[in-house]
Amino acid sequence: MTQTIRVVLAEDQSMLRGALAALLSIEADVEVLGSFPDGELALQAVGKHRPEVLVADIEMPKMTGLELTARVKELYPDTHVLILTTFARPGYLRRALDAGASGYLLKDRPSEELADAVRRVSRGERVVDPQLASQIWNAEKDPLTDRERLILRRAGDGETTAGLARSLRLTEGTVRNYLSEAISKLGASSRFEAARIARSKGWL
Amino acid sequence: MTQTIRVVLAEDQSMLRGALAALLSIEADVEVLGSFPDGELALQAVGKHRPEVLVADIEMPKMTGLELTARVKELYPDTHVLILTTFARPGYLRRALDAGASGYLLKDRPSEELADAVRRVSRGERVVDPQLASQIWNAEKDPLTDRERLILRRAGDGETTAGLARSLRLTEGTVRNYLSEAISKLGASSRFEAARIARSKGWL
DNA sequence: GTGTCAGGATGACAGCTGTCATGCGTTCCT
DNA sequence: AGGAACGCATGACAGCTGTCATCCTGACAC
Repeated sequence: MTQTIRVVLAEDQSMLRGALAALLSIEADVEVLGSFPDGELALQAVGKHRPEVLVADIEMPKMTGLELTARVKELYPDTHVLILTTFARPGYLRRALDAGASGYLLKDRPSEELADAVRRVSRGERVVDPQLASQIWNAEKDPLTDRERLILRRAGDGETTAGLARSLRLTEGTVRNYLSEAISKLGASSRFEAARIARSKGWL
Repeated sequence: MTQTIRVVLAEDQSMLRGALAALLSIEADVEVLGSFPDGELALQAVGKHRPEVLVADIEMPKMTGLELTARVKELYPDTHVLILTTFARPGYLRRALDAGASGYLLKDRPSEELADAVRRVSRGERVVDPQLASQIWNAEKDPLTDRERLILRRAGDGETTAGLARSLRLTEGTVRNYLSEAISKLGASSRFEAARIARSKGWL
């Protein structure tokens, strides 16, 4: 029998946090030491308990899972980090791995995979969704120029053509032209759709 | 000792679905008969098992939790429905209660409350977050007509004016007019902003 | 120095968007 | 029955949106 795997959880949604703790506690070889709603509290807990594994969400208040991962690997490199997130964005995966995460698991994967992923990262293995892992290499890269990106972001937030032209000292035609370029590069059919697409790929 | 409470779960995010099932299964007086990723499958399961309680998310593919609630109360009125959602929107709560839901629990409530809420709705009690319950009374109510709501929802999803006109057998002018009405009622300045506002209040 | 290329900037133009005045049918008071 | 209120439907119109052809500039290769 191998040693018990001690786990700390960081997840901001309370119901999911409790449910994940219950899910992991069922496993005989896993012990949940504590679960926390933000990165700062989780970091303290990791410092105190030095668990084998930290399971962390990305989008959390105070300190994101990505920052948390970096701090944990810096201060307590023996703790393996498993990122558990909704977002299948290659940009997040790349940043998670760069920060030193051992695993990256999506919330729409079956719950049976969680305990297995925890066991594998605890042994020092790397656990990444194969589909996502392949995406990271042939990920499309942002086709937008700086000007296009800036204008698309602000237009997507609801700023008007006239307002943008005024604040950037351009004519309205020019602003519309950048948007037109962005729309065409992204295969969208309106500025709003273009903004949605760009955001979903992490380009804005 | 009271009888076992039999539960069916409807939740589209796989990890949460499995974790909730684990959480409820820990309770000695609760039995999870099955858990399903969309409303249609959950409806079939309710028909087959006639559980005491259905725990349902709102935003799911194929059939939303609100539609599911209405269908369940129509076909199998003995099953009590507990809505479990991220969204503290009075509009959702009102529609859930109108559809016959017995409870409305937020995903950012502690996981300990879930089993308790399940027990209470199984006894026929009504379980609603007190803060949210008070909001429902002084909440603005949806100013949109059925036609306006339908068209705004689909326009917000990116359907074009021409496409909407075709599929609804209206002229483009008429479609634009409904959108114009909706925009004005919601204080927006474009169809997209109007859709965003309406969605945030749970009116779409 | 010359050619090439990408990004920035512009205005004309066709087509789409939101607004408004208007008409029609239903429902509900009085 | 009359009429007020409401929702549904329409088309004309002004203004905004996205597209396109075009020009200018600076960076880079040869």
